Amino acid sequence: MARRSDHTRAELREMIIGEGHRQMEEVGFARFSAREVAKRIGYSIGTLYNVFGSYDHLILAINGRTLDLWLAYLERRLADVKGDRLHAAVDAYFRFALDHRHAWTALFDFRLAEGEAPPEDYAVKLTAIVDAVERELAGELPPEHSDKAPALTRSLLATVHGHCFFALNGTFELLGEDAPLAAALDRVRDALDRYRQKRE
Amino acid sequence: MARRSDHTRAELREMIIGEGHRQMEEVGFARFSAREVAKRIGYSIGTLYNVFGSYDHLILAINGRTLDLWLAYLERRLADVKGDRLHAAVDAYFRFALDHRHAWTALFDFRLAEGEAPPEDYAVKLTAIVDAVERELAGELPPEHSDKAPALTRSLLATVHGHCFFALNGTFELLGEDAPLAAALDRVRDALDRYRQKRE
DNA sequence: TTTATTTATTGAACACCGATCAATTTTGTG
DNA sequence: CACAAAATTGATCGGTGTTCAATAAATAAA
Repeated sequence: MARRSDHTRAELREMIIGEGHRQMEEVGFARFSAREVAKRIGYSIGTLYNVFGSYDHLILAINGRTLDLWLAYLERRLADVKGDRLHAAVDAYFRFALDHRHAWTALFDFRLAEGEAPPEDYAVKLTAIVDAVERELAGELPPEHSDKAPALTRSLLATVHGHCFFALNGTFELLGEDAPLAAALDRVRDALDRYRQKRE
Repeated sequence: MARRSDHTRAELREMIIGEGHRQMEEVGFARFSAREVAKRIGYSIGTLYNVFGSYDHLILAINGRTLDLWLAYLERRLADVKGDRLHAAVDAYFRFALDHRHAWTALFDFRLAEGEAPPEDYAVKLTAIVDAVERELAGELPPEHSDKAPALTRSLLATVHGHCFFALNGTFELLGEDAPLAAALDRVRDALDRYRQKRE
């Protein structure tokens, strides 16, 4: 039986999120089980509820961890890119999703109760990712159009997301699309052309 | 107790799908229950399994119904549009999703077991929607580029999907995007510009 | 140290879920 | 009517999220 001196509250939280995230990566959102997480870290199911309050908050914490990893991955990939930065950014989006498909998919499988807003820290993590992409995009935009960066970032994130989602869920395979990343990158370039000198 | 002469097998299937779809619209994928469907149509849970074989096949049948309704809606909306057909198409995509958010979301919440392909008739329904969009898009493409229509259709469906998904799941609200439809339409136009005479 | 109080942890109990399948009922047939 | 075939049932199983009185452990007070 776990004694409370074995772990501080913060350590326990970390254990649960860590094992929860591992579980999520392994079995995916549909087969995820809070009981199983409790069993694996040697605590009872009741303790998980004491720490997180509800199943939904546990999932949010695990998804938050995924966002942390995603941001770290994006920044790492963008830090040491030599050539085409836009390609690198889209490629990083796709590659993270492919390498962590269950955890990545869980970000969008989970939905809050109608009308409820995500916790503050979750929103912060998501905004951090969007900001990283916006910085990247701003570099591709002529100075006179830099005010378009925020809206364009949101729109292009949605664009890339759509392609990535269809690539992972089988829709593209069903429709015979075999180069989703290239297609997404084309759409990003098309959008940027709107604000750049025309193709010659 | 329901007697089999009361309904043919096909009628029973129809009852289950109809009530199942109604349930899906009301409570969404996460709270959907096959038992509840059985109860509401006055049959036992066992009968549902005899008819559909598994929970997954029931969901596929219900999602197939959603695809039917979606296609019908798209065609109806495109049939009597006077002005901007592109706007009408994107608007129809968004509006159906908004008007049937639970059923529409369920299309993407459900995932087949790893490596399994969707049933033939489900693939056919999906292809029918894609084809309808492709016909629309082909009309916007210069004849010399009509060979690009299939790939461009897949890519723009993903693009619009991404925007619609973020609009429904709260991501856009979180990021301060208040005109997702307009953004999606911009991206569609940007992509078409690649194959048209440049803006003046 | 011993006692009292606060905090952490437990796990049985509850109400559900998808899934199974032997038993039953209903239907069709000879 | 009797019999075979088909349809329907629902108790049963193993699992889920959730609750919360009871217990154990840690801390504070005496």
